[in-house]
Amino acid sequence: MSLEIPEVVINRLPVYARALTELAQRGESVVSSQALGELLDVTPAQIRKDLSYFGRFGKQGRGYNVNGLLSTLREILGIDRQWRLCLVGVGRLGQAIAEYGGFGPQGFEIVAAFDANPELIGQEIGGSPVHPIEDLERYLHSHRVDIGIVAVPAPAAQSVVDKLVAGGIHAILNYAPITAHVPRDVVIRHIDPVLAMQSMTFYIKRGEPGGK
Amino acid sequence: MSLEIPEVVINRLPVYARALTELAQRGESVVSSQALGELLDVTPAQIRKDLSYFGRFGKQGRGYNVNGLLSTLREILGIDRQWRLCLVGVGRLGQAIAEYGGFGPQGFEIVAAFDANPELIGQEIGGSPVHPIEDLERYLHSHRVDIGIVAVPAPAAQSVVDKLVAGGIHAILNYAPITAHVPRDVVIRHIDPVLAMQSMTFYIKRGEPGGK
DNA sequence: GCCTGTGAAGGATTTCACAGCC
DNA sequence: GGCTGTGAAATCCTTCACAGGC
Repeated sequence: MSLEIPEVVINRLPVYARALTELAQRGESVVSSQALGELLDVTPAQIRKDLSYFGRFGKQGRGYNVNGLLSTLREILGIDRQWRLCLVGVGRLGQAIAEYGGFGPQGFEIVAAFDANPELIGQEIGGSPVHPIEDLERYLHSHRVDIGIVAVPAPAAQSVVDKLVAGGIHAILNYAPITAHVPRDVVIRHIDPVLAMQSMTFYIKRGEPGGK
Repeated sequence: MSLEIPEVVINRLPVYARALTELAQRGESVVSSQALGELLDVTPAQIRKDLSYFGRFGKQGRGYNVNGLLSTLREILGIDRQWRLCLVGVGRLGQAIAEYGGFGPQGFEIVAAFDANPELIGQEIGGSPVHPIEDLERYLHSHRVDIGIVAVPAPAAQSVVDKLVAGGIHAILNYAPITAHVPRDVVIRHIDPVLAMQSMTFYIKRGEPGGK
């Protein structure tokens, strides 16, 4: 009944969880797929179908219990626990990531940072010490780290990804502007504002010469 | 023949363009869909099909001319020109965005910044002056701005989006952790590393209790 | 009466496979 | 022989529509 849940579905669950968190804070105790859908610009049927991959969480005639569904989703996603991250690359981008306050409250803690620049070694960045990149693989073998963040320049990125994989990491958040290759048992997500903008320009370009 | 190109296709084109830029720099002059596909972890058929929405750019038996295809894609996407951005929110995140060096070389220039904090008004951030948020809509009506970047805290984000839309903006890059609502003729893209991590944890969680 | 859960239908996207050309 | 462009097939994903429970 459950084997092979589409990845698109998994990607939507955190969005549902975020909205439920908001509703819970507002003190709402019940929400229908209709109401949640309006909040998120998603059809009610899609929400119900997505949830149905995991079980039956609603009550006919009422909707879903906000807190109940929220903790179920948190458990399904695994965001009900603490996750340990390491950050590779402590240049401008890496520093911004280390100092970004949004990870901690969601259970994502940066426990170590790495860089190739000798001048940065030993410094504290966002509360964690910067180690030389040469120590990365050894560190990963002797400490628990769940997710790697790649924030190095493009030319170095694939080799950093390879080191993370060699160190046993199975999840990578990549900020470098490359398509990195990973084995099939490693998940990778790319954060790239430039690509996002480059796809938007296609749509706004119309405005100019002829079209709509 | 061309009306209604799937959005997934549009989202892949910038990735192709990035790879072609890389190939061009390496001095490659021709590339097959096979070779490009290996570089990008995409099937050759998908690349050919995607490109076929726009025309016939390849040569049988040879492949695609790297520079030719690159400039075609740049033109299709509209990334062959300069785009003017405004940044709303100049807190830590906003400052990191303003100082991020990756936009300029790709033709995206931040021309103005806005914030609600009076202490920041008048300062220069990443080379552009910070204006009071109250001036946003007026500014948009009197200056050309193509894309708005939202980097304010979640509770303020929807109202900023509304102001951008009211000011005539048709493309928004949103860094705030909310699902923002926009009219159908406005494109919006979300950058949210937390959501990206929260979908990865689903897959690595398996490792722990029982399954693979 | 309202709303879920879900088969079945419909639509969208990807992949196949091959004719045609270099 | 190698590779594109593309209909057709296959797969994947979304939406419909309704039985069933509250």
